[in-house]
Amino acid sequence: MARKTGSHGDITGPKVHAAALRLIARHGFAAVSMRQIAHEVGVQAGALYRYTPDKQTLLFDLMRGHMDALLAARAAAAAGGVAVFDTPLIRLDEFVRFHIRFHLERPDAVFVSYMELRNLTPENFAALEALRRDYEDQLEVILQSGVAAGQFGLTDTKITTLAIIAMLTGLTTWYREDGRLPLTQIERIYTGLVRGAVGVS
Amino acid sequence: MARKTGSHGDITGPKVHAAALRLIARHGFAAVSMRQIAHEVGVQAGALYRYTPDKQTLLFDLMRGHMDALLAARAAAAAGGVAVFDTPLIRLDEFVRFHIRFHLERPDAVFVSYMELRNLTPENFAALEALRRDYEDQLEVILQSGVAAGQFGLTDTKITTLAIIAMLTGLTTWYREDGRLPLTQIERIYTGLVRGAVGVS
DNA sequence: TTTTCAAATGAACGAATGTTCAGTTAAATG
DNA sequence: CATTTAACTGAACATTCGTTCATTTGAAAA
Repeated sequence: MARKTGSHGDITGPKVHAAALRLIARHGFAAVSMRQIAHEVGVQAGALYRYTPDKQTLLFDLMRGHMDALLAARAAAAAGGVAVFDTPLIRLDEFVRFHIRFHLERPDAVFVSYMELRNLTPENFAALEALRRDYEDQLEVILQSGVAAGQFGLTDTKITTLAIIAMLTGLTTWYREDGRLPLTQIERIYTGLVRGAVGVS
Repeated sequence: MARKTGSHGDITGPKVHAAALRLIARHGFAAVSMRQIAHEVGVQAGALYRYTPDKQTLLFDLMRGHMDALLAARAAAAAGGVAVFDTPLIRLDEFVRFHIRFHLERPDAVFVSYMELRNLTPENFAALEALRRDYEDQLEVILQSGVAAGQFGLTDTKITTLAIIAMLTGLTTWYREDGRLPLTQIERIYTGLVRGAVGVS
């Protein structure tokens, strides 16, 4: 049902999220005021409270929205393309490409999700941690299957999982669309780095 | 009870830096007030302005102090232990261990230096970027020498440098002193991961 | 046309912000 | 001893903060 009064469909709610995401990524949660967000949307500050009960909830909704999208996209990719009976190496390569693509398409959401965890209440923080763990576990399962099949040579699947994800996500801090290398080549380089790190034989 | 004026040496200045570092790492620069920092030091807010001209400069001094310490420690390590005529692999291993040790010893400074870059003025940001580049270049030189010697098999030294540093620094987000593995073993795992990533043969 | 009601305004609230500064304190100096 | 001086206080400043709410607006429903 329409949020506004019918014919134009609701547009302001998503606008608030988009504006908040961009501003918070740029300046940080505590440094951005509700008035700045409202101004970016083209509305007065009081109007924001029709779309969020308070600033803290707005931040949490942004971060949970990002994690939900990540897990949903991952589930879709796993269901559509690569399947469980593919080799660990194929699934590993696919995970790397997926992670890079997904994160580079949403630099603001990635930034906010990694930097503003400390501004969440303990309950909100715990909720996001659980989602993040879900995602990490998907990579660790791939590593474990590779080790079990004798195709990967690594010492510790947990640490290797965290190290790989940190390596991949770090890409978002320096990648520029008009940079030296095209994205496809960057993906090739990173799959190579990850293959080496897991000791593919 | 005199804080300074000579005989006892000034102690409040360093205290301000330590308190600011801890609080900013915990809550973020914009979320921490000068009054909170002052309270942590045991002083009134106005007294802080004997040690910093303003809040922005205080942040910059913290971050530059961290980078200065990083480059100084690196220079000391390079001069003392490993030398230029060691093999690329030895120098690579040493760099990994150095990076891990240095960063794990200063979790607050690392956190602040990575998260608060956006709160700096353009000039201050540029100054820190230059120092960061200096450090990264030291790793890239090692990778280049390894490639030149035919001992490393990697596609792009620049990207590999950034990927390795991101992987190593990510350790600071989850490492706990009382965790599952002792630091020496974590170092072994990470040197293994890095060796694989650079395609050591 | 009249009625209805969600969306948005704009002013107001107390609290908190960074920063300044005249005055107080007490140790170092002569 | 008296004097000097750096450290610090505590109050004050102009803004800005998140949030509330009575009021206005304008399109959908009747």
